[in-house]
Amino acid sequence: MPRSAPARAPITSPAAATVFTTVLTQGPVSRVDVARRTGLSSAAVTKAARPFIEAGYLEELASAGRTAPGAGRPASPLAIRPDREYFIGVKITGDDLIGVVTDLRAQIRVARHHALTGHEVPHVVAALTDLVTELLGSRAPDGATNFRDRAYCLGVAVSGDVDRDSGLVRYSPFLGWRDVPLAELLEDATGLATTLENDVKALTVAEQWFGEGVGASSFALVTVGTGIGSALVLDGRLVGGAHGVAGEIGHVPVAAMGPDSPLCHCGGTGCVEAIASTEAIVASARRVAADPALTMDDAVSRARAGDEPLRRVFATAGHAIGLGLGALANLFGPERIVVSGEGVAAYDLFEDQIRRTFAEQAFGSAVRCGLVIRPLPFEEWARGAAAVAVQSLFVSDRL
Amino acid sequence: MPRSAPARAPITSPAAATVFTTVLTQGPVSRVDVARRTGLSSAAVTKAARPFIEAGYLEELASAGRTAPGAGRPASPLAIRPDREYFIGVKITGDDLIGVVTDLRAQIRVARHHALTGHEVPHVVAALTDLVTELLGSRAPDGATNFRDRAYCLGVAVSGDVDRDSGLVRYSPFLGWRDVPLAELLEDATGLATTLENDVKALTVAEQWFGEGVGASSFALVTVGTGIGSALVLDGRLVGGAHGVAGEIGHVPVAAMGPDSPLCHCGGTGCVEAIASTEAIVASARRVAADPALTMDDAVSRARAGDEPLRRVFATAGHAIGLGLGALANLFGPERIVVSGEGVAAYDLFEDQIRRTFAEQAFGSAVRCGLVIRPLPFEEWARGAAAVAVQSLFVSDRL
DNA sequence: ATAAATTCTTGACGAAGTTAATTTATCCGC
DNA sequence: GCGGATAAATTAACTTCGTCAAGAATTTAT
Repeated sequence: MPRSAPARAPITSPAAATVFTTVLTQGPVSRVDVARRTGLSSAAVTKAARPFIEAGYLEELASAGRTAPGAGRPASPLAIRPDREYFIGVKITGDDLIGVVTDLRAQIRVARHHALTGHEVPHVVAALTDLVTELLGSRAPDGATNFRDRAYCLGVAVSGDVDRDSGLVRYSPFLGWRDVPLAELLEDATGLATTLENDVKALTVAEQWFGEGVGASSFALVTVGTGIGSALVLDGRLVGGAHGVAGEIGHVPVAAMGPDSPLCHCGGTGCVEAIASTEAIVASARRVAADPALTMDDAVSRARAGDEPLRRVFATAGHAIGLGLGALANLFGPERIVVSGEGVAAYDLFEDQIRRTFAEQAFGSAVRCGLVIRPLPFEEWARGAAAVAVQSLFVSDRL
Repeated sequence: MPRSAPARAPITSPAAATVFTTVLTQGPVSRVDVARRTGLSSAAVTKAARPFIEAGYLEELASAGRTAPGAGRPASPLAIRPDREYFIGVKITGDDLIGVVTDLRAQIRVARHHALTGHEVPHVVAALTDLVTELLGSRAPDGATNFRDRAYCLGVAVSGDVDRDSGLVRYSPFLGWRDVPLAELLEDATGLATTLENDVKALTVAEQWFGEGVGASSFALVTVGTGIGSALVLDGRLVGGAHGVAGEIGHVPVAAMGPDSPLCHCGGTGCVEAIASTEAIVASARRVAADPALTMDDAVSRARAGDEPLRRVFATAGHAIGLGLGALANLFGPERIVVSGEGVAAYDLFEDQIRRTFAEQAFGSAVRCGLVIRPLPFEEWARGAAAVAVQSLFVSDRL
């Protein structure tokens, strides 16, 4: 008789999923508390929690921190055992693969970069499989258990038009792909259950479950860099768009009324991206500095040094972003917006203007929308992919 | 023993609600078809449908129109009996009350206008109660049964910040109200179960169930007139906004980058409403015509007659609206957008430009978003209120 | 100690929907 | 006009999920 595979997370009913996600995302919580937060009866929580404890996914904490000063039986909070299962997340860009191993809480344990030397599908699949093998064979700095025995799920993030349900890359401009069944190919190559998602949406999932989005019924994540994108979560659900398009804040027209509106790749005019993308900023900076070889780094340091025309370039970009956020907040009314981006270096030049413009444009109580602005480390994209893999435990059926 | 009240719609389980709404919104459907569309088993449909038939809400049609040409037992489609229950809808504006009686399908049977002579809460409640009494006592042109015996629900639509769940008017600029528990007051005064909703959201509900929104998982409704507003339905749910603000397309900044951006009441700059509201159009028209007494009607007729500067005023407004729609479509990717408005008279001057701008600005497959542009009859607002009342059959518990 | 409070557990119960077999009603070929 | 094919509708047994209510466990307060 062959050795049986280790038990997987026993998600057998809606209640089981609810209880597990609550403990996963809201830290240690007593059963009664889970019941209160979810609306389930406490009996249901007890029943749903047991299999998770038996399978090693949850544990009972000896309620050390005594939160309840009154009488009564003390609570024994449920806590996740993050090392019970590991997840692989890979972000594919045009130039490289970034891979991570995370635990159940999507905390990164190991990270690896590989250069991507070609864009043909079989080549990418092979390179990604190599990366996965390397990640599975690696050991965490803390010398944790071998990942291989406890990793079953792979999450992959790609920019462009991606259909999570079918595991299809519909269109990826960076890779030059159309309708590639990537999830299936990777599943065959790696043996791992594979979930594919758009990169910004993946990042948003990570935020929703393990970041600023925890506890917010609705929020938006905006990424600023080469492109400007966003994704929205409403009522705990990622907004998909009827035709696959959603969250294209980069193509919200904020400057399309004047006679000298900038043109955008997308064919539109006055898009946020035509003003505030890295490329657009560099172009503007070169123009005002009358230096066609100026780089982003040059522009940043000269602006920091007080170069007024260059400072205005960044302020204009910040203004455009703030207007985009205003449009988002007025239309959608999220509880919170997280603005994150590669161009970490230049945040000090943006942030003020973004906040000021947003405050001016937010209508009525939309100003109460929390605005978090912060850098975006590179592995974060891969972490997003891993978070999607974690989430796939709950809704895994490919269509 | 007192005569028992007539049985109400027997909505006792999720399946019952699903079946009933399916038949209500998708016209006559056979049980198998309902099962296919909803994912329920056909046994469940049979069970859920029976009580509705017994209570007179649904009936079985003798499958006259033979849709299935093959063999087999012919389907006996389920159809709604629209006259089984009537609903009252009232829209409150600053100047008048518009009230309607509708059937279950939210078809208007009778409509009445009353002038509103004051804005004090008791006065409005009394006037509205009078209107309701008059509506209930009226008879439809076709001499239908007395409404009074079969009307139990009242829907009320008000512009401004309205909390449907608590039945509270948080803030109404036109009435000068703050935190008025209108639903409760009207329930006491009329004896009808009362649901309160923001006017644009109410209109959207009507559209979602009985108009263009049927069958679309997501869509938006935009109203153009004195103000410019919108509401979104995503996954069948009306987007509320974490802080009560959502759908404020009128305050999406589409012209806030240039030096001569128009100012808006809201404190922002370059809002759609600052360019395309009735007021803004009249102001622009007066400027270009150098005639401070010009009216909207004058402007429309002169533009129609070929006055180029005035035509450009309307085109500019249409452009601004198109940009707002572009922002909406790029952020949410709805399946359809309905643009509707009071300024019916001027549609021919807008429509082209709206469509052209939208087509330019919609990103990728967002262009596939259907755009319906059409006038908005006055009673439509009250019909929206009635539609909310119909919907309250399903989710009626006040918080 | 005894009582009160609070968490957690247990087993019976009930609601809701599914599966699978059955009945009903029509069309089709002969 | 009759038997068979075919599909819709119904029925009854069963499964699943979660609630309810009672009680066990474990603490503080009197």
